[in-house]
Amino acid sequence: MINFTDELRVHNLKATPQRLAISDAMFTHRHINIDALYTIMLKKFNSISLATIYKNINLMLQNSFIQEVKIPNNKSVYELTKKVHSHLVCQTCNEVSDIDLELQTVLDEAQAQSDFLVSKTDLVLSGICKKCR
Amino acid sequence: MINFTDELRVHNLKATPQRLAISDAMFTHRHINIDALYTIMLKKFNSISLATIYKNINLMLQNSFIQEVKIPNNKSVYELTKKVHSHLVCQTCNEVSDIDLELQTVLDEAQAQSDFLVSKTDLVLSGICKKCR
DNA sequence: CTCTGTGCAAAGCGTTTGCAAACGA
DNA sequence: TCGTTTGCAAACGCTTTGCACAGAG
Repeated sequence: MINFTDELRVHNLKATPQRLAISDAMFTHRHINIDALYTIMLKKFNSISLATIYKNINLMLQNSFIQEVKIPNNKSVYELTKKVHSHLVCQTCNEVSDIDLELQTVLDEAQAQSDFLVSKTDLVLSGICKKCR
Repeated sequence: MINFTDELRVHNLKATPQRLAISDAMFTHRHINIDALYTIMLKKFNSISLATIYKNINLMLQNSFIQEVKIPNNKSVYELTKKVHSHLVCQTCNEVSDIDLELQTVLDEAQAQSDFLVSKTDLVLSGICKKCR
């Protein structure tokens, strides 16, 4: 269990118990959607409001403390901001996991082809995980 | 202006005037979101309902006649199903365009690293397009 | 002490549903 | 003709807002 007080402050977010718990849930679950987060939060704060969850998620997104990952055919999940990486999504168990892939060659090709200045890359690979095969 | 009657039938969709118009709008605009589509449709059918748009979009998605592209920080856009490709999104003008990138190496690396059976790849590159620079 | 965050209730917005009439094949 | 689609209105579910009180710094 990590203490996220300083991490929050670095992103200009006051360290309230609710925010620390959200940070903790994201650290533990890696990728989590709003519903699952709300369920977890209810165990620690029996009268927490969904509005509080949404307000904090939105602030944390604005301050880049967390990131949204849009999943094909499913709800978005959220994760603590870390170094750039891609995602794997199992279409059977819906687990999302990180994967570190070398995309530089692809990005170079994209720049060359398109006259586009690429600043962000979102790669999601869907399929079936080892467990579900 | 293409006649989409047969294309629709191939996907088990009756060729109604509304569906032909949706097909046409997608062909012309390449990538279009619900709002823009509704605006266009209203010009041809002054009493078309948003419910009709949604029902058709959902059917067309189920039957793989069209595909959804989830865009970071923005509404999803829809496109006619065509051969696999990636997407570029301009963060200034919001234009979405197709790009054909060689991803086999990356996919091989993913398979090797993850023990995952990858069946679908969604790559979205965000940045600034030539015009907006 | 001051400003920000929380919880609640209500509002807002995009999407879906049920139904009767219209339409495609 | 028969089954499907359309348009409308209502319902739904997720997200946001406004406000009074509580809490962080």
